[in-house]
Amino acid sequence: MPELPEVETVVRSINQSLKSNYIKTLNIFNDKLRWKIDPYTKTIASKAQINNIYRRGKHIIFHLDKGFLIIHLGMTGIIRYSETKSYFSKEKHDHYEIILKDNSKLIYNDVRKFGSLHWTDDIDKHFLIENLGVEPLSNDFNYDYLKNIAKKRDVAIKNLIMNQNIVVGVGNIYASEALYMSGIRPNRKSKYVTINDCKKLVQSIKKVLLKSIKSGGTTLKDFVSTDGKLGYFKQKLLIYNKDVTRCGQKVKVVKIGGRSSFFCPKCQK
DNA sequence: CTGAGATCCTGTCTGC
DNA sequence: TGCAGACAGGATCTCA
Repeated sequence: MPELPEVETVVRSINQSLKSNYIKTLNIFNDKLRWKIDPYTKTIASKAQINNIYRRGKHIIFHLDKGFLIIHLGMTGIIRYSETKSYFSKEKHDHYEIILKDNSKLIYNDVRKFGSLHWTDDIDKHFLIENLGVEPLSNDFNYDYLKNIAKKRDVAIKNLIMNQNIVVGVGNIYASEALYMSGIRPNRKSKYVTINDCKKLVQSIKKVLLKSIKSGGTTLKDFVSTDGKLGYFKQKLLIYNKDVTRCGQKVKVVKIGGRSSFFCPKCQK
């Protein structure tokens, strides 16, 4: 479900309320997520203070006074947050909850259980974090960087920009959108993407991510913000899950790397 | 090392 | 209405 804008939306909303707060307890209802939750996570997280909550790629990171919690939402992870402990009743697929000292409460719900929860004292060395690529909204992500990697690889450009070890945060929706905005077919081999196209692509990725963040992310099916609000970037999607493009073309769908990829046969070469 | 395909899990939708 | 099969905002693992 969640790509960078959705994760950013979640982080911004919970950081406001949870920064400097103390965790009273972490209750794990079901530890069988993408990786089994280490029981030590509960021990160490309980009574910890939250310094800050930030995002790295698609990971939500709680910087505690002792180490870090790393939350990944997988495909269907949803965080609900309530100021009053009793506000939410337990629902199907709730897997853990964090109760704060002020009795506010954060619940993690995940139908498909592709998400994860980890604790580490060294965030930079954690296996989920250490090999991540550059942040797409930083200056490290530029056409030079992209071109240098693209020319050496023998993969579709869409797979390249979805590779989290190259650039983080871009998933199936925003990859399709950015390639459409750049006039590049998703299945073009990355080594045949020109410098000029790399420039356009980098700009498009930054643009689409920023615009989506402003709209609170994209809700197709599962994504809701922590307060239950839907993201409304869906209305602004140009190609993903569309039948017809702005120029009146019938949208083509192909599978690339097992994922549905949408493109305009006329505008994208 | 690279790249392709299977895999984890549950729910929903489509077509027969 | 039932049921099989395909598919879903991800990413790791296995194998060639």
